[in-house]
Amino acid sequence: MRIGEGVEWAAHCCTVLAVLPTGQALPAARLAEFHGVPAAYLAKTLQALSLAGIAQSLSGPRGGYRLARPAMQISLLDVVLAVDGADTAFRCTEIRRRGPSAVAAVSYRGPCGIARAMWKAEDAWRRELAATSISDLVEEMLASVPERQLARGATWIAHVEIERRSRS
Amino acid sequence: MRIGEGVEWAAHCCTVLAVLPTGQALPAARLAEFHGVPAAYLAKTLQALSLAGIAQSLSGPRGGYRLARPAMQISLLDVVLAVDGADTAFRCTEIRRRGPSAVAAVSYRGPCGIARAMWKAEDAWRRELAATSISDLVEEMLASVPERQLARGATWIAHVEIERRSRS
DNA sequence: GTCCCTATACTCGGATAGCAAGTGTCCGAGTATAGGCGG
DNA sequence: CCGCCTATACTCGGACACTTGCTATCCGAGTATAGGGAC
Repeated sequence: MRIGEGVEWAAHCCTVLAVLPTGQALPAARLAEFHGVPAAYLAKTLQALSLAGIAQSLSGPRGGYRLARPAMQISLLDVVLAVDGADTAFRCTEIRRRGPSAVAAVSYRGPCGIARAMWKAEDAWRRELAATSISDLVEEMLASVPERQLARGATWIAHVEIERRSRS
Repeated sequence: MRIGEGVEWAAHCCTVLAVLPTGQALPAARLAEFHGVPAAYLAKTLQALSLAGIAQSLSGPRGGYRLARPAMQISLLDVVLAVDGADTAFRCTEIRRRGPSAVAAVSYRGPCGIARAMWKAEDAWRRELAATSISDLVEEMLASVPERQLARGATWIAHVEIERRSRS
């Protein structure tokens, strides 16, 4: 089992978007540059956030991405489901219905015990993710990230905005 | 995110092995036939169970697989980790250390908040799986599976053993 | 009749192809902006 | 001086290759068994 890199990228992007000055948007290319990841592929991930209604995309100059709602109302689960897909990790293929002991399909009521146990565990996983919001992550980041890095990040973001304005 | 089919197969195989008469072993080919899955590939999965010490493999005629310890002492988590690997689903690539705001590596203490949140959720998932044993699954199966199917399965397994004995 | 030896056939185990999904990239459609023009 | 129009350049969005890991398969090594032969 493996969670794609896109989830990690999306989560980090959300924390960055959460600390942007109100109304400001950040283009996908800048987000990619900020995190040191391929811009072309990150675009795909951000697109998923946009489709899920987590982020908002603005076209044209001064456009980019910004959060669609307050960071406190965006859970980590929302991000994971948006990027990684909402399907369950475990997929029951109903192998109990195959082989020599199989009986008429109508006899099987509800999912088998193994599937239920696996899905129950996934529910616990989702509950835990749902309990963490982007604002929680931001708070944690502000408290634990080296001060020097916070300053660098803030400076860089401000610089991006300054360049965008000066170009006009 | 996706859990391989091998996990489902392995779990079902464990429940079958758990209800075998004491001392009896079932070859991989028969387990595959019983579940209607490719024998050659199931062998790979059973090998993983063997390596993890969950199942015991016996070579030669009358050989096959059997559980290495009582079903009550085998958790669903044991099976999942054995087949799917023990790595965490989420892998932190430390993208916070990349890009323009990165600082000296020594400044980063412990994993970032996002990784911690993801791993915390995985812990909840594992705890849930660890709370379910193979014997629980067997019990559930005996209670919920159509009686006709239980009878068919038992007959089939008995028939396999009879054929093996008669061949000598 | 009992013990030992050998040949057998059945088992697992690891090395080897095929395929699907995730990863990475590109170019075209759409839009807010900025400057120029007319009133 | 103000408002409108047009050209521009920047943005996102979806369509297109590539690589990794899962799926599927095969053949060889090892072993308990069963039968035959010797004692």
